Amino acid sequence: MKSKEIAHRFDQIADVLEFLGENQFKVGAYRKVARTLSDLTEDIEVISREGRLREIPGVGEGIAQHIIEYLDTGKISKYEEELKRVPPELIQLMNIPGMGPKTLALANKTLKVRNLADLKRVIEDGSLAGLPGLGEKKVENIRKGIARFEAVKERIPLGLALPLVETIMAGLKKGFKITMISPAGSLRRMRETVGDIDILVGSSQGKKMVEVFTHLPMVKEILAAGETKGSIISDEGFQVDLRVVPEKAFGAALQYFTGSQAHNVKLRGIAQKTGFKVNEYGVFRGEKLVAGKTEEEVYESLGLQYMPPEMREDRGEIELAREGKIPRLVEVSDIRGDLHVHSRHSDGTGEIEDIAKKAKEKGYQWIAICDHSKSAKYARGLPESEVLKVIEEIEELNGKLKGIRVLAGVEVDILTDGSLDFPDRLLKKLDLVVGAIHQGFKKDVTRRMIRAMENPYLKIIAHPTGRLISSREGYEVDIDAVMAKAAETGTALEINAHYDRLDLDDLNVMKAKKKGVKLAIGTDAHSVGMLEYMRLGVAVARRGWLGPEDIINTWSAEKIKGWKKA
DNA sequence: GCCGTTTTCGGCCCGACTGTTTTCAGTCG
Ligand SMILES: Nc1nc2c(ncn2[C@H]2C[C@H](O)[C@@H](COP(=O)(O)OP(=O)(O)OP(=O)(O)O)O2)c(=O)[nH]1
Ligand SMILES: [Mg+2]
Ligand SMILES: [Mg+2]
Ligand SMILES: [Zn+2]
Repeated sequence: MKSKEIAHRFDQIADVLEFLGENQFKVGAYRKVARTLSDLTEDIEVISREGRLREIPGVGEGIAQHIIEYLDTGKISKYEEELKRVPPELIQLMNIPGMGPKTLALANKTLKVRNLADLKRVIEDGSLAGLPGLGEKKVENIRKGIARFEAVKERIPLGLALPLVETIMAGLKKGFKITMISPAGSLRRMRETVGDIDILVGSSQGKKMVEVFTHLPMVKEILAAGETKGSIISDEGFQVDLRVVPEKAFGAALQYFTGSQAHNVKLRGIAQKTGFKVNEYGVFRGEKLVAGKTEEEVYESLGLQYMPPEMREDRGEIELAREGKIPRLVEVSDIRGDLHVHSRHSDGTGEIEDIAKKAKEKGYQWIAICDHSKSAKYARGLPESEVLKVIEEIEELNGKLKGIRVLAGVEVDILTDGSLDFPDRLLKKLDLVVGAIHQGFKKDVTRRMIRAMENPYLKIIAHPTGRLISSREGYEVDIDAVMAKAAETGTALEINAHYDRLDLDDLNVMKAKKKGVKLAIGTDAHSVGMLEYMRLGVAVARRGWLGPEDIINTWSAEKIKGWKKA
């Protein structure tokens, strides 16, 4: 994870250079390489050792040297002086909406603004408004920006943003007749969290559309309201951006507004080199419009294969599209069952029968009930005798229910010594054994997981990193070693689909696939309604470029019961 | 600072909104 550290360092350098008025493209070069490094699925130290740093896009002579130096000493000497001279309290003021590098540099130079308190002072005493290029309104805008900056709003988990966007789109449709509308941005790309909610509308009535938008009941603050776009802050504190373009440009605009930014920049760069211009209104050759109605058209006009939004992160997808090698990604309709569901027998709320009926309704062929094991006291884990009763209940249900097969499983605790919470003689009676760490997050996690995977009955490791998006870093675990053992033993690693877990995440999924590890999506549902999180798990899989063959949820019930047997 | 199916030098995505501007800079998406 050294690459994340280096990425952070380069981002800091970019900020400082920008503040100091350095060349924009140099600043951009540092930002670009920072993003690439944080998306890396290979160990940067290995890449460096093997002399392959320059193969990373955006890494040239200078940056390669910086990386080598950082890996060696933890410093980048060339910028030590600048980083000291421009302290973080000053740089962080650029995160205030409306406050960019130019304004900050000016305030710093002429008014000696060095931190937030200084900035507030020059706002109050009127001196900021007196600066060239500034005025009452701009300063008022910055004042509001500070309020939002201090509210430190977190990014919204995707699972919560998806229902929100539906509500907002319904509100827009109620206020105005709309035929073309779509979520866009990181939400459409199904990133695990979203910074704001982006919505695109195709309409010739941009101004009116924006009007309707900025007058929705949820609007707390209007950030901008123009002819083609509007931006608001909702009563719950999140930002919503609306973009409106003519219907005939909907495809080009959807491509633009879906991003990612890095994907767009790369796409437009390629277009430019081949004599085209791409913007949100279309693909142009000179003055001539050559594409724009659909996204497919946009990509194809540039000689690129269409790709799903989940892939558009500039992680090599454009190169694949050029070669026509975009893979067929797994889809919700490929999923035959859910591999991790709790019932009321442990800490869930649903009856197994109701869960099974819902699973059938969702078009599944089977569903695995995996309640907690005896040591998981906080989660009402079951003693052995109770597990036997659940197995019987499931047998009976399977005799009764048509069109759905319930698998008797367990989510067995991996104990602090790496042994499992149930003996093999019980595990062998079950259709599916999922192992998970619920205690001792810093205690020898890697070795415990490895020992657990050596048990032939254990088929899946649940939430392998243990991170919680809202609140927790995760286990102290060498995930590469876990993946290696998973590949060796044929154990699957879970994509836990709960919106606050999504664990493994997209990059780890990508890495796991490269190492030959199978993935297993489990919703970890604790109620019937939570079975719907499957959509999020599939999204993570798609963002990890997985096909149906990489996911064991596409297997038959018989195969799920039978693999990795002793 | 990086990079090369037009270049080893001269480019680097492209546009909307706002405010202070008299023609555009700054910020953001
Ligand atoms: N061409 C181009 N498109 C951009 C740029 N910045 C943003 N976009 C497009 C792509 C983004 O996905 C889309 C929405 O912008 P956002 O700032 O909301 O980013 P995004 O939704 O991707 O991530 P987020 O989760 O909101 O931080 O607008 C840019 O600098 N150039
Ligand atoms: Mg966004
Ligand atoms: Mg946005
Ligand atoms: Zn669970």
